[in-house]
Amino acid sequence: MQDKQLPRYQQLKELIINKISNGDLKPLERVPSENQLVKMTGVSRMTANRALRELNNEGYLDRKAGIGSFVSDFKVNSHLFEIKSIADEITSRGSAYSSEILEQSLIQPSNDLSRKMQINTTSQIFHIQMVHFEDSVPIQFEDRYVKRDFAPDFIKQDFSEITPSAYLSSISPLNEAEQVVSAITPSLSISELLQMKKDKPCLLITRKTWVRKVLVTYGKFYHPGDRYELLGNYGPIMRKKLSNK
Amino acid sequence: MQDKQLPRYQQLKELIINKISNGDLKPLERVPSENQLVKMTGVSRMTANRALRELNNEGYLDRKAGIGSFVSDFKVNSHLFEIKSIADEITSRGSAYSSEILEQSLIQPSNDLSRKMQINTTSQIFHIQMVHFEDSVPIQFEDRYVKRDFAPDFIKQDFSEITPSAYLSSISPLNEAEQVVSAITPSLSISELLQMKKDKPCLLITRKTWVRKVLVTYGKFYHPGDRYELLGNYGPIMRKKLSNK
DNA sequence: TGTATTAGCCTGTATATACAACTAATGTAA
DNA sequence: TTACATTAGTTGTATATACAGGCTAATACA
Repeated sequence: MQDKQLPRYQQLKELIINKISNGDLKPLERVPSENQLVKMTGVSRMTANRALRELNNEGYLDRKAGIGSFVSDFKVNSHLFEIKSIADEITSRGSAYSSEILEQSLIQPSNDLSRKMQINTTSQIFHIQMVHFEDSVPIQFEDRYVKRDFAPDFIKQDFSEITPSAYLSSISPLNEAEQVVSAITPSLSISELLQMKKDKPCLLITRKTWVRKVLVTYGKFYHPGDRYELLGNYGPIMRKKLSNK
Repeated sequence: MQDKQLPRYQQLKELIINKISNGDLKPLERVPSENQLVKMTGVSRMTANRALRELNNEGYLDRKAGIGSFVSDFKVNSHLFEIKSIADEITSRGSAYSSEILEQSLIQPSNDLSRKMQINTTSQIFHIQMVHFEDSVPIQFEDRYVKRDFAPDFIKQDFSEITPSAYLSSISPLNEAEQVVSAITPSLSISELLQMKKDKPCLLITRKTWVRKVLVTYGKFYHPGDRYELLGNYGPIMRKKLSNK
């Protein structure tokens, strides 16, 4: 396909990413050291260093001098900083989190949905609908679609224990996302689910998430306007270091 | 403060980032080449290479073999969250932009406002209210306060020619911002200004902007929910090709 | 004049080498 | 046993060197 061969550090990176993707390397598991890679593949140490260093910067690995390199625990590290689990958000405010699952099924996408998810209509899609509560007050209605290919075990999960966001992050770091935020008047059913008064506005977040340039999930998240605000900090220097305990 | 000195490639990175932040280096402007950095600072070329390469990966620079390294054009990217002028946004959609100024004055801040803007009540503040139109349809009501110290000539500007955002950006690059997005039911007066039907929701963006760690402007931006959406992209910086022309 | 070549600069990659700092395990002496 | 030192393996940084490939402008040539 591509007549130009990739640089060696890039080949090394993909080798390791593939092993993570297909499960050969699991979270927290050890990755070959720089010197081991030198012996295994014949590259120089600096080339192996560049591969592992960049994988570290991209969130795939955690490295520690004197210890080694390990596959990141994506559950904790979801390096997509802005989008954290609604459950974490609630508990970090000191409130009690709970949820109610309305639907969890495997479907064939409609024409419209298959177009939105950039697939053909023969592919299968998981669909989940649930409400998230903060101190027993509904704070978000989640209406999400997930590609079956990306998360084959999605249907088996107990999403009262782990939110869909957190589960998906545990499979692979979600490294790209698009959000559209709008203010709408909710439908009657959604208004009731969120226990909102009539004609009160809703903050709607429509989000698509990609892993390695492939769209994996598409969801709509409805929040009562008077109970939820979206906070964002912007600026060049948002690069934060995750403390490695 | 920190007795541990940073590695040299990191010092180089911060040197360049600082020059970008304070305006010494402007978007699309040329950055010293690797060999120039070698001569200037005495580091080896590989160290200079690492600094520039990482700044490229982080989106600060655009590099091209055979050409050079250039400061990224943040203008294009920053429409992510509309730090840029609403006028540009409208015209870039091919629509006609116009505006109507409702107020433009110099005031003494109230207690509440002085607290929000982190100043004392003796400081003076500019206040502007205006409506922005897309093809003669109101798309944003802007209610903004600006520190007099930062933009002493703010009151003299003709904001039908240049938007407040664009004017402030022209004084100094705004390098940090905080946004709170919410869905509200607008007051009657705002609803009328935006020519909205009764009980229709409003997307409210409350934004604070800092220049070099000092807050300079605080504003509320009201959008009709059915005429405006806020788009955001997260994750790896989408790299634009430099036109090879 | 017009065209082709060349020289020079740029980034991109790759290697070999060196030293520093950190950590865990082991050995050694009190 | 305890405390300390040693050692080996790891990552982190820094340098010197080399060659490839992209691009531009000066130069040589027809």
